[in-house]
Amino acid sequence: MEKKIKMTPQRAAIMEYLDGNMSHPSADEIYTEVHKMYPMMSFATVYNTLDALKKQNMVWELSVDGDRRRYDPRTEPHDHLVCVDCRSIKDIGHNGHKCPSGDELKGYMILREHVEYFGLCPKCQRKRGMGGDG
Amino acid sequence: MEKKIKMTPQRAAIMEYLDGNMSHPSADEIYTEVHKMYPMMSFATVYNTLDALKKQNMVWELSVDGDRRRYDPRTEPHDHLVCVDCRSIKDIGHNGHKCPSGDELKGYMILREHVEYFGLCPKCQRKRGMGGDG
DNA sequence: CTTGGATTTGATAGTAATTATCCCGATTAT
DNA sequence: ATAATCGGGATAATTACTATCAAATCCAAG
Repeated sequence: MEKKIKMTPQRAAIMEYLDGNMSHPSADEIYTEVHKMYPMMSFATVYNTLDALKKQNMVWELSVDGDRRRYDPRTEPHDHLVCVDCRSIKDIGHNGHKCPSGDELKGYMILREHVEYFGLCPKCQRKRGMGGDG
Repeated sequence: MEKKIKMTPQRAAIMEYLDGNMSHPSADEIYTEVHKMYPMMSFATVYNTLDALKKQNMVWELSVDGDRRRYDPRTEPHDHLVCVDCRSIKDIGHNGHKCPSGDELKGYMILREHVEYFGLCPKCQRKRGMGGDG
């Protein structure tokens, strides 16, 4: 682990918001929510803090959503179920899967693996009519 | 399959550039390269065309790189090996892995799955000194 | 408690990727 | 041929994110 980061009210507020949060919020959502309780919070601080937390491996930055980065306070290996309609992200366990043949990874040093399942959540299936097409 | 898209010189040029391309280029790279041969090509057309190709499932849009979207003309199931330093992306076969327990996927309709392996390519391992740190 | 240095904050400007708009030209249907 | 539709090019607008920097805050030493 790198050197510890200094705890500040702003950082505490962000960590408190993220703790146990399963919604995989974007920086914008984090700002909006935390700002309600701590109006002195600035956007830059959100990005700064997320950056610090990333370096500490206290938060994961997900690129699952092409539109914006999403943040996940769970940092044990796990995978994600992404709804292609509403962009909701659900954690699922990492079921350890067959690694590709050694040849394919030749020379690479693997640090982390992540499975993304793209699909439709129950709600969005209904919204689409599912069978009626939209 | 949706309705067929109209073929135009611009679209043909982009498809020609993408065909067999393993570099997973960004829209910017596609524009730059195609523009060399077809100077009348505009940026908007690149995005329009990629959009059309996506809808036809003739190209995949990858969100592996948080900074920009990357495009992949291979649309059979396969996974990716991503270098966290140089951001290069290498195709690897999809080795079909243990699906999560039915419970976790409850109610979801899975359309596609994708494994991303984050690591260091041989070149970047050397650049880092790998043991010397940089 | 005060000083001093380092770090963090917050406002904002800047950048880069992507999307929207608008109008023209090409193509298609009638 | 005419009207409607669609694609293309230029560019403005939007959005997410990064950089900058003065002022506030914290921590250690005295």
